[in-house]
Amino acid sequence: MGGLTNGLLQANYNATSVALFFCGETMRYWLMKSEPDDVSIDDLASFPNQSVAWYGVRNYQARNFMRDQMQVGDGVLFYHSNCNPPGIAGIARVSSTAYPDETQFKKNHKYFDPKATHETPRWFNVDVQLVRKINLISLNDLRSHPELESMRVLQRGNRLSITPVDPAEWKFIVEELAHA
DNA sequence: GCCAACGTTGGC
DNA sequence: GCCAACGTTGGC
Repeated sequence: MGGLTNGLLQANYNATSVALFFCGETMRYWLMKSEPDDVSIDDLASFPNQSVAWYGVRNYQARNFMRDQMQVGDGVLFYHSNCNPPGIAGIARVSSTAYPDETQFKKNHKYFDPKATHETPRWFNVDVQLVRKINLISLNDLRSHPELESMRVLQRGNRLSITPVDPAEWKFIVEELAHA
């Protein structure tokens, strides 16, 4: 069946890949930490559109990932941090490009930044939308897989709240470890 | 609540 | 632009 069809599909796929490559729109993957006391996976599931503005990032590296690299549709590993047990609690997606984080302008808000103005905002966020909740993949689980040993979140001293995830790591986690 | 690791601030 | 002091993160 279908050497020709397969060939055409292959050609089509390659053309698409090339087009995406030259548009710089290759899909990326991210791990994003949230403290469940602040926003948990169940909170996310309860929000309108099951989506949330990822406000409160006050680290330049993490900000730059959102502002400069994230595209709608990017894959997100929703990670519960500063809790017991920590780990990946769900699969999500980037559902907006970056826009100014409103909390930076709100006096008395925890995340108010006196140096930020509407003309020159300092902090940005994207929207993140739930794809599906999964059984928690604990930090200990993640550490037990050699395939994941180079993940940023597993490195000693890691504190960055948003880190890129390798496509191979994403594939392994989503296909082998993530169960509904 | 401890504390190692790391990022930011600000005086010089 | 150095770097000590300070603040924050986040697993444990």
